[in-house]
Formats: sequence, structure tokens, C-alpha cells
Amino acid sequence: MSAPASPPSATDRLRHKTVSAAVTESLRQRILNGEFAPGIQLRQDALAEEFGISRIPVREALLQLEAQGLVKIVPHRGAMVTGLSVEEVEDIFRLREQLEPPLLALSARRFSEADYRRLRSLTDEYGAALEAGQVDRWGELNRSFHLDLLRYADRPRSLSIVSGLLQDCDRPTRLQLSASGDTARADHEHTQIVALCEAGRINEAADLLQAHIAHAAVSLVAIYRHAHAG
Amino acid sequence: MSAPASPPSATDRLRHKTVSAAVTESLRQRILNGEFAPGIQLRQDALAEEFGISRIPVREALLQLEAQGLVKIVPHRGAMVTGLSVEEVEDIFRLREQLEPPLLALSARRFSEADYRRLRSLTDEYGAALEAGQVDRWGELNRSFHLDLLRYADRPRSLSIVSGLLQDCDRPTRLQLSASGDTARADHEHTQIVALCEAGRINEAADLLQAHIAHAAVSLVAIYRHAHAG
DNA sequence: CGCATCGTTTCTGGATACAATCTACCCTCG
DNA sequence: CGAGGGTAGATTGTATCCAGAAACGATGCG
Repeated sequence: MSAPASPPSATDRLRHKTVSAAVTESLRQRILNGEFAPGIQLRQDALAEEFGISRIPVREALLQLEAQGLVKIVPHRGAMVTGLSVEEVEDIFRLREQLEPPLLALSARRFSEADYRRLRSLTDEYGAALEAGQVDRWGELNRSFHLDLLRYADRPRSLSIVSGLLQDCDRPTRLQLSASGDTARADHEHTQIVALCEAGRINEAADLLQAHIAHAAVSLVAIYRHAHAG
Repeated sequence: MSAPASPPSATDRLRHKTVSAAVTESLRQRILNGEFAPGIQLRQDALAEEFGISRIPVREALLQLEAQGLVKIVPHRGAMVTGLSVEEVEDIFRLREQLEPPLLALSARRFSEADYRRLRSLTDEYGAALEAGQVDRWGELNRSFHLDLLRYADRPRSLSIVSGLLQDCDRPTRLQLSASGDTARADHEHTQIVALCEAGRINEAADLLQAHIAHAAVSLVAIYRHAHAG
């Protein structure tokens, strides 16, 4: 009866049937892209007019974004785009380090050949997006890759949490991608992780995944701290 | 029609800041209390009429509840109260076992005397609520206790996640409380954890916390599985 | 007798209109 | 000249109304 909690992006794409969902997705992208910077106030009327719709779907979209932690709504005062403090970013990466490797160990042994094909195709796209400088594609691809790695762990709640963590990594990481060139390593590590799984060296793959997240963390926190200092 | 006239807590709590928030809270309580069982459909019109308000605040409340995982909204079909599968419950408790003890280790050394007083008062209330059979008070108290234990861990995202896990434990655990008598142990363990922290034996406290969660898990999963079989 | 199709009904999604609340500016008073 | 209060404008919250999708039932056809 109760379906395993699938990551929000999966279900959202299927139901672009309502205006609400479409607005939610659009606003989400624009916040992640940095078009709406943290601290900015989102006014319902302006957004409604821009989309050519009424305020009702806008309000519902803002509510969903608040649930995802992207905006903060205070009654009678409107919605403000939230930002992540350095402490929150560090916490998010620590959680990923703690949660993802054990889940990979559970999931890896159940990969089929088709799964490996998909993972390799994701790393390929990933590399291509990097070269092309498509920063917005990157977040989506990285999230898909990591979630696909954990797909068969059979821990619905854990996956839902990791999915949320990955989404929140997206914004700060795009900052990193624009500023730093430390992304070739990430791409290489992704490829290596898949290879280790396919070779049956699952523990090594899990260890590398942890190191991979740790690498991203130190590199990103440094840049993030720098950006927040200025 | 099928709506049993008016439960006492229907319209009386409507003097929050916004009607939306009041309805959200009211519905949340009624779902956690089991008044709205998993699987049943919540119709906007009926709820709006029962509260004596329009459908708009009801819709927004349902959206927030969906974000909290308490209902599932399918476009053009309405909102259904969700239930937790046995797998999800097991996953939730495993996550708590994994997350809470390290956070306690971080938090415990920063407890002040006032914090210990508050924790002891919570365990006292906890025991009193158990004796009085106040199943609904229990969830709130248990959640407060566990979150207070972790309060100074300085991991904002981790705490937010644990808070969500504790809320989702609430419903299944109320089931356990009604069925089982294995709650005196929980109360004793709470007291012990506080005592160990106060004695500076923080690692032991963290270990006991993990065991405490594990105990609750096995006891609850057994009952939950039994209930779902019938 | 079974099945497909069409109409009716019911419910949700969205638009428009109105009320309540907050913010900012200005005026008055000390 | 500064502080406090009040009013006007802007913005959000809620109600009412309309449109469109899904569920149900009836009816006609194979």
C-alpha cells in the first residue's frame, strides 16, 4: 500500500499536469541556479503576473518550496529565499559521508548489466556537461548518479533523506563548479566507483564513495567560507 | 454523513495566526491519533465544512501534511492518509540508531545544571503520562526528550532529520503503547541516559541510547508486523 | 450476456474578488 | 528637532465562483 518514498524529483516530473507543480519546479530551478539569491523576497503577485496565472498556484508552490527548505514563509510577510550557513553545509556533507557508503554496500551487489550501462552513461553525460560548462545540468546528473548507486539498498526512508541532502548540496556545489576546477577528480572518482562495484570489490567502492564525498566537502567548504567572508 | 459529528478538538483551536496553520496542526494531531486511519481519503469540501471555513486553507494544510509525509496527494484525485510499511519503520529506527548516539556524544558535555533539571522533569512527566495512559501526550514528550538530548550537538541539519524521524515514530509507537507493556523499560533507560551524562560517562550514555532505540525497534516491529498480518 | 461508450455527477484545480494585516510615510505634539 | 501615532498603500490570507478532470452509472451494441 504505502509506496517506498521516492525522491521528489521523480514524482514531480510525472505530474507536470498541474500548474502548481510546474511553478514549483520552475521556482526551484531558479533558486538553485542562483537567479533568486538568498535573502530575496518572493512576492506572490509579481510571480503570478510573470507566469500569467493567479496567485493560488504560486502560493501552493511556495508552500512546497518551504517544505523543501528553499524558502522561509513568515505569516503576513511573505516568502524569503533561504541560504545555507557554512555549518549547515558541513553537516550535510558529514551526513552524506555517514549515510551513503553503507547504502552503497547494500545496493551494489544487486546491480544488473543494465544498471551498469546506465551508470556509465550518467558518468559520460556528467563529463560532457562539465566540459560544456553546463552548471545547471550538473546538479541533476550528480544527484541521479548518487541515487542510482543506492537504488537497491531497500531503505526507503534513507534514500529519501539522501535525496534531500543531495538537493541541498546542489546550490553550494554550483558555486564550487563556477569557481574551482576540482571537478575532473569527481568525474574520475565516479567512474572508479562504478568499476569497483562491477569488479565485485564492494567494500573498496564504499570506501571510495566516502572519500569522494569528503573530497567534495573540503574543497567546497573552503570556497564557501571564502565566498561568505567577502 | 460519514463524518462523526464534531470531535471536541475540531473548531476550538482555530485562533492561531493563520487558519491554514491551525488546520494543519489539527489535522496532523488527528492523523497521529489514528482518528484518520491510513488509506482513508480526506476530502477538502468535507473538512472545510466541518471547520466552517473555505477550501483554500484546507488545501494548503494538506500540502503541508504531504510535505511531512502524512498524506499523499494525487493530482485531481485528492489526499490519502499514508501508512508506514514495516520496511519503513525498520529503516527509521536503523537511522535513529545510527544518527542519535554520535549526536548525543557531541551534545552531552555542554549540558548545564538547568538542562539536567529539564531532562529530569521530562522523564518525570513521561512516567506520569505512561501511568495515566495518555498515549497522545507520550509522543510529544518522547520527542522533546530525545531532541533535548541532542540540542547542543550543533548539527542543524542532523537535528532536523532526527526530528522528522521522531515524528514518524510517533504513530507506530502509539500502537505499541496501546498493545504492549514494554514501556517501563523505556522510562528507566531515559533516566539512566541522563544519569550517565551527568556522571560524565558520555560514551556509555551514547551506547545506552543506541540500545534504547534498538529495544524500542524490535519490540515495535514485532507488534507492527503482527498488526499488519491481521 | 458481456463490453464499450457516452453522459452525469462529484471532486479537485484555478481564477477572481474581498478582508485582514503589515509597512512606510507623514503629520502632529512634546 | 525628535518621538509617537495614525493613515494610506501595498501585500498577504481567505472566501466565493467557475472550469476541467476523474469516477460512476446507464445505455446501446456486438
